[in-house]
Amino acid sequence: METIAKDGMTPFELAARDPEMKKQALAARVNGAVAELWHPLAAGDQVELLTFADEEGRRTYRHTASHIMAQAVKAVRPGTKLAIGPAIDNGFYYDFDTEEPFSTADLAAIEKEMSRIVKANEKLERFELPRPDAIRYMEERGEPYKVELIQDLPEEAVISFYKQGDFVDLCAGPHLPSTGRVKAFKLTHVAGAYWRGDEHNKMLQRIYGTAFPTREELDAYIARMEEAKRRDHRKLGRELDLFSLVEEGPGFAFFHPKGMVLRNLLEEYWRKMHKDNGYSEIRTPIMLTKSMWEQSGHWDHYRDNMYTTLIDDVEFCVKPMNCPGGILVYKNKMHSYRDLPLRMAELGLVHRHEMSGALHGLMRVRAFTQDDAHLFMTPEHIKDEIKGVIRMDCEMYDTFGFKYSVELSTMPEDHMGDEADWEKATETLRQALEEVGMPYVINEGDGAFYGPKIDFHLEDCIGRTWQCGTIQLDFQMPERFDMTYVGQDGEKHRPVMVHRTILGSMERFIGILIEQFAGAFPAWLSPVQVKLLTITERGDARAAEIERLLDAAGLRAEKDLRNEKIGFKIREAQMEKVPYMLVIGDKEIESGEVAVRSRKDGDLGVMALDTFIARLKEEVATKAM
RNA sequence: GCCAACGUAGCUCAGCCGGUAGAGCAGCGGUUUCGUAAACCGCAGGUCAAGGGUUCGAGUCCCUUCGUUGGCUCCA
Repeated sequence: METIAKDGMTPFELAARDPEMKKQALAARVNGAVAELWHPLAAGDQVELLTFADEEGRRTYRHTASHIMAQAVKAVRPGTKLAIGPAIDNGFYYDFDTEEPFSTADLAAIEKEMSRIVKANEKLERFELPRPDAIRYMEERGEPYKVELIQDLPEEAVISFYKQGDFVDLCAGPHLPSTGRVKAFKLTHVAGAYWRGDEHNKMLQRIYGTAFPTREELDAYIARMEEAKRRDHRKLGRELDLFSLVEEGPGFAFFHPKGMVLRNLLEEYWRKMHKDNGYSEIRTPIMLTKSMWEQSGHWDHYRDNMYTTLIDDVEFCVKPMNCPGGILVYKNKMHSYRDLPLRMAELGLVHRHEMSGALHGLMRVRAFTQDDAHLFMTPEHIKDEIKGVIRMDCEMYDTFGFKYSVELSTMPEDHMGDEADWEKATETLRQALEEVGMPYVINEGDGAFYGPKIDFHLEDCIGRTWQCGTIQLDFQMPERFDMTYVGQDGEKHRPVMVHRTILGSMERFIGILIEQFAGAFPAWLSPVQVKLLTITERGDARAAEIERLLDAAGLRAEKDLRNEKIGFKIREAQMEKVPYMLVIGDKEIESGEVAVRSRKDGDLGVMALDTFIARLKEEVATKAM
C-alpha cells in the first residue's frame, strides 16, 4: 500500500483509513527508510505501510518481542546484564549475562512475565542522547555491554533508546507502538553464545524465541518444526537402515547396504553427467607428505583441521582437500594448449578435524567424499568453463526438485596472492553469473584462501540452507606448483585452475536428500523399489519367480515370505517407504498377474506383470518424483 | 573447542525422598496359512556410557572423561 502523506500525520493515521490495514500495519517505510507507526510525517512523504508479510514488518514485530523478553528477564532475574537482541529469520533472540544459566523452567516463568507485559500494553517510546550522556546513562543502569556498544558506534551516529515501562534498551529501532501488539510468541530454546561472536570473549546466555501475529500462525510454525523433526535424516537413517554413527568413530559415518545402494545410484547418475560434459575421472591417495601440503599452502592455512601421521620417520597429512592430487596428475606430463580445457573429476575422500561441537549427523562429519573436479585451462576459457559448471549445477539440483540460491564470495583476510589477481578473478566469476542470468548475492570476505568462489545453497524442506556446490577460481596453485602448458607459440604458459563440487559431499547431499523426500525416495533412488508380499506360503515359488523377472529387468525387489498376515506385511513395507508392493495370493498364482499397491496411492488393482515392469521402468528412466 | 541439557535392552521410554532394573516394539521358539497399515502364546535380552568419590547401600547424590542433542564458532 503506497500513499502520499499530509503534514503532521502519522503512518498509523494513514493505516486507520482502511480497517484491514489498521489491524495489520506494524511499521512503515517512509521515503525508503523504515520507521515507526507514530513517526511524524511531512507533506509529500512517500509512505508504504508494512505488515507481517514484509520482511521489515516481520523484523519490527519480532524485535519488539525480543525487547519484551528482555524486560521479562530483567523482572525474573534482577541484575541480568543485557547484550544484544535482534530479530532473525524465523524469530528473535536476546543475549544475557547472568550469574546462573537459564533452565527450561525459567523459560516458562519468562513467558508468563512476557504475557503480563503484553497484557499491560505498555507504550514504546524513543529518545535520543548525545554520546557522553548515553554512556553515563547506561553506566548508571549497570549495562557494561551497552556501554561498549555505544563506544564502538561511529562518531556521527544518532544514539537512540527505546523505553517501555521501566525497561530501556539501546536500539536503532523501529518498534511497534506498544507491547500489546505482540499477539503470539513462544520461547523455543536456550544456548550459549560468545559476546560479539568471538570465542575469546565471555560466553553469554542466549534465549531464542519466535513470534507471530496470530496464535494459528504460531501453531503452524510449531507444526512445521515438528515435521522437520519427523524428517530428520538421523532418525530416518536409522529407521530405514541407511547409515549409522557410533561412539567409536565420532563424525565418521557407516553406510549400511541400503544406504550404499542409494549412494551408488547417486554416483552412477553423477558419473553419467560428467562423462556427458567432457570430464574424465581420477582417484588420488588420501595421504601425501607434509612437505607437499606446505607447498600447496594448506599447512599454513588449514593445519588445525588436518590429521597427520608419521610413516618411516616422514610426516604425512591425510588430505582435507583433493586439489593437490589433481595437480600432481596434471604435472605428471607435459600439456599442450590443444589439451585444454582439461576436466578431471574425483570422488575424493577427505578428512577434516572439525570441532566436536560442530558435528551433525551426515551434514557435518569428519570424513566425507567430495564430488570434486579440477579444471585446467587458458585464461580465455575461464568464463565458458564456469558457465558450463553453473549449468551442470542447475541440472543436478532440478533433478531432485531443490530450490537453491547463489552467493559470490570475495577475498578473505587470510588469503594468498595479490589483490589485483583477486579482483580479476572475482570479476570473471561475476561476468559468468551475469551471462547465464543467475541471480546471486555477494558474500564479502568469504572466499577460499586461494581464490574467490561461487557457492550454491540448497534449501531443505524447512527452509534451512546447505552449501553444496562451489566453484572456486584459483590463480595461486598453478604458481605454487609451477604448472605449465605449451602454447601455440611453443613457449610455456601458466594454466588457470578451477576447483568445483556440485553435490558438495556425498554424505551431506544424502542427508539433504533424506530430509527432502522424508525418506520416501522417488522410485529411481529407492534402495528397494518393489516388495513382494505373499499371503500364504503357497505364494513363495511365485514370489521367487517374480523377483527373478524384476531383477532381470534391472529393478530392485525384495520378498517378504514371513509367516505374517498381509496387513502386517503391508504396514511394514509402507513404513520402509517402498514405492511398490506386489501382493501374491492364490488368485495371482492362478492368473499369473500381480496385485499392485503403491506407497502413495494405495491399492492399484491387478495387472499383468509386464505392464507393471514397463510402468516402473518408465518411472525410473524419467527420474519421476 | 565453548555454554547448556541429556546418556537405562537393538529402538522408544518408565524407574518416586538412595534399598540392587521394568514395559512396548524389534529378536528368537511355538501355534496360526490368513487378501491391502499391527494374529496369539512363550523365551531371551542390561557391569544403568566409562572411571572415580560420598554412603551400611548409588541407575538415583558429587567429580572426571567419552558421546549425543541444541546453540556459539567453523564449514562441504
